[in-house]
Amino acid sequence: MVTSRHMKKYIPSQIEPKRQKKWKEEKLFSPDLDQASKPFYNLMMFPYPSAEGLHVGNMYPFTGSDIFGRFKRMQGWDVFEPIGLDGFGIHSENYALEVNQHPEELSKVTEKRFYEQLMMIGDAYDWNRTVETYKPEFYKWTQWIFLQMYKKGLAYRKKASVNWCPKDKTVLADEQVVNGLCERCGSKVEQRMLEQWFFRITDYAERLLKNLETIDWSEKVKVAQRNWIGKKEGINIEYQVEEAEEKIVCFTTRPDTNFGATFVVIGPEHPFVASLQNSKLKEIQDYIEKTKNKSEADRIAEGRKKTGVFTGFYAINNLNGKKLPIWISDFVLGNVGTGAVVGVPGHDIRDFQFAKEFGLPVIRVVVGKDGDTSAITRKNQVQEAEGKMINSSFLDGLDIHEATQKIMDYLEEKGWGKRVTSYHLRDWLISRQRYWGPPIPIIYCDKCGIVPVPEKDLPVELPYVKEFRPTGTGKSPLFSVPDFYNVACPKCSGSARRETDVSDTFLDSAWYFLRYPSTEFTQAPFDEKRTKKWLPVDMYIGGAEHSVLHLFYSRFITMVLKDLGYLEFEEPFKTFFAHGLIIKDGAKMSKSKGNVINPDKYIEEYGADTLRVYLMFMGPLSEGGDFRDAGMNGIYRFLQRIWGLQEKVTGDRRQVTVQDQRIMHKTIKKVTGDIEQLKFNTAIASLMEWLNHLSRKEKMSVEEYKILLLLLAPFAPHVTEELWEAIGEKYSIHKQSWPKTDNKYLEEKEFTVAVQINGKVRDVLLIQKDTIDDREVVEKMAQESEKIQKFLAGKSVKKVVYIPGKIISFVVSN
RNA sequence: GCCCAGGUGGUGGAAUGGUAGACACGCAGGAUUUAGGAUCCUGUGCCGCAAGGUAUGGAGGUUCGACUCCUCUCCUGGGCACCA
Repeated sequence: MVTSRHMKKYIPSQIEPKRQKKWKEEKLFSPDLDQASKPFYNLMMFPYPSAEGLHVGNMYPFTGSDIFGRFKRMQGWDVFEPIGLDGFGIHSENYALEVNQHPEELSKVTEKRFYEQLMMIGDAYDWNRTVETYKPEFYKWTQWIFLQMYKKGLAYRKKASVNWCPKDKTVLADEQVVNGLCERCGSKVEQRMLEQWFFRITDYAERLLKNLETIDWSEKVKVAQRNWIGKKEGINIEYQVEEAEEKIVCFTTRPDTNFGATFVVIGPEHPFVASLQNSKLKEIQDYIEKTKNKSEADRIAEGRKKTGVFTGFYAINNLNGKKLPIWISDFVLGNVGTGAVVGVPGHDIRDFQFAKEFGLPVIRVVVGKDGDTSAITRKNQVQEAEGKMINSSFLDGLDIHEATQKIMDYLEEKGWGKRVTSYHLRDWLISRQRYWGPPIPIIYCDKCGIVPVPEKDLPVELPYVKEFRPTGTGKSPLFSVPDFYNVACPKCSGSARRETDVSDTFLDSAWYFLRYPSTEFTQAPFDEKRTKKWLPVDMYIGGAEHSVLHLFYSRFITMVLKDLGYLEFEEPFKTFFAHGLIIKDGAKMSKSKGNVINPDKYIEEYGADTLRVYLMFMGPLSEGGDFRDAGMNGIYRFLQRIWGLQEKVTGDRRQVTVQDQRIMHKTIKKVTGDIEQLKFNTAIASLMEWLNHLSRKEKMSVEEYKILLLLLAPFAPHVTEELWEAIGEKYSIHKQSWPKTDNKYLEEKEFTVAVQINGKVRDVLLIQKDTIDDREVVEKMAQESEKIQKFLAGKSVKKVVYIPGKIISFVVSN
């Protein structure tokens, strides 16, 4: 009899390590990747192991992802839940610099530490197949991907003005520059002219944009990606320069306002500037000189006060023959559009400010909702987004959107303009002048030029270099390692030089999920069969901060691999769920802010189960929250009460009433639904409610206790396993089927119906199921209630609304 | 400036347009214990002895009924940005 066994005290430290060890030894969470019949790839973004270990902020999403995976497993899926470390790259290297250790040695320490901690929190990882991006068996294939990109013509070298972080001493991709600052260290990013490797991600702009409609991702992330791609439909309009050969081409999305154009502005980089020869030359040169000393960030940061200089030339507006003075101003950027803007001060704030600054005329060509047709003299009169055309010849009276199409047709017909689509997205700058990354597999030969390293020679191993510090010269530390860079040309065998830059960390993480199911294969980055079975990823959980970094790059690389015939899908993550952040004292946890919470001490004090449930009970996984340990005791108490419930368990089935059944099945339904939506907080709350109900009973059935344990198992895997065994059930609870709801128990026999008078609840009626649809009876019952009579006295009932089983509402007046 | 999320007790947070504040923390009172930062019970939005009133950032609106839908507005967090 289950009631007679000796009951120990609940001491997590005596349960958890023991259970973790057993799970790992038995490979309980390592599915047979070839035989699995219902594969489910449950993935969590792998961590940067750069800090001293996992903090509570990291642990939060890992736990959430694990709960989901455990739930799916119990629902009968063959869940594959792998883990690895994104340990190559600048973050790990910076940490190594900080603690003054070599990154390679450090990686061994952090690897051990991270995996130990991930074990301690009880996540159900497949420990047989971890991926570490800094191991040659992994980065061999990162280099292989680079080679595929090169072969496809998607990797190219170009000298360009690039983002340079003076502190990290390397170039950065546009995606890694946030408000003009380095994403990693916060230093002000400078512009440098350097020859660098790029990936032609812009070729995929349209597909990256369009596919967003087909994937189940949060709208927030999709919007961020859409904005980053920044597609714009517009037209390039040609303006002949008066008394000169040149034409100036201006890109605009608002050709409808072109009758209101009063000037043209070109950026200091514009080719027309170089050709200028006239009396204004000195003034122009002075201005150009001044802007040259400013970085792009400075030009933006310096505020909105417009500066500029008149060239002395005029452009002709073909539409009306008007002469538009050509100005030079640094608010026009060389790399945006055509580097030249047609100024319509009536309908663009920036143009208006420029016109005000230099006394240029303003013409109104759009009337907005306010109906104001007067001359535009104030900023708030500038009508940008909507309205109808005036003072615009054949466009008059049209809505601006209609007018835009009409004038585009007209301009194209006349040969004065050409429709174009522009994107904000720029090519992915992939090379880094750092040490700790995969060397770019390229060789430069004087005779043969750029020669890719033959695939059979991969990996190009990163040599152990004592002096791994970034140099700041624009060259990687590998540039001073002749043993590394002196090689024979693979083509002509003559002497040649290796590329000494390494690739961006984000290239590692752009494909790691393809590697997990295929870690034992040495002949290919990912096995065809395995990939077909397991990919794309079914559920991906991670931070929204990677919206335009990792998530974007992964989509790009996947598309390219599909085009090359290596994959059969082009979107890597079917579902992406962005978790919230656990913050501390209002700030994201980070070592530099000194607000990192280490989970170890809580695990020691309360156990991993308590910490897991506590974190999940804080709120929905999508929201995160401010970490306080105030309520931790309450969760510990909750688990302890579950432990103590063993005493009440009896084999006597008569202990279960219909009411008990109803509560149980309601709980199963609620918990199941909530986990599906990753609303773990309310799932836990309903388990607590059920526990409160069970605690009030003298005795409970084994059946009830079993289901309680099963529902709790994903959240508190250790204690439930222990209790499952204690009541004599078959090991392991984590391999059991998820409880099912029986609808016949969900039917209510009685309903509480609230009685409202003028919208205010005045009484509550208990109505039996068989009378619930009888409106007259319910109304009569309500009228008979003393409380209600009090409120109805002396008033007349105007209307009665009855919603069966919910509410009866009287509308009364005096 | 534009685009997203949000704003509910002392706290974390619950609520298919239908009894606002589930669940938990905290707090108060009680029981039990040699003792407890243990356990159990009761209470707990605010005002009020009560009846009742009042309450989901603010102002309107739709509705028998609004945390929920609509309009305006304020605040917080995030993304984009002299992008033409």
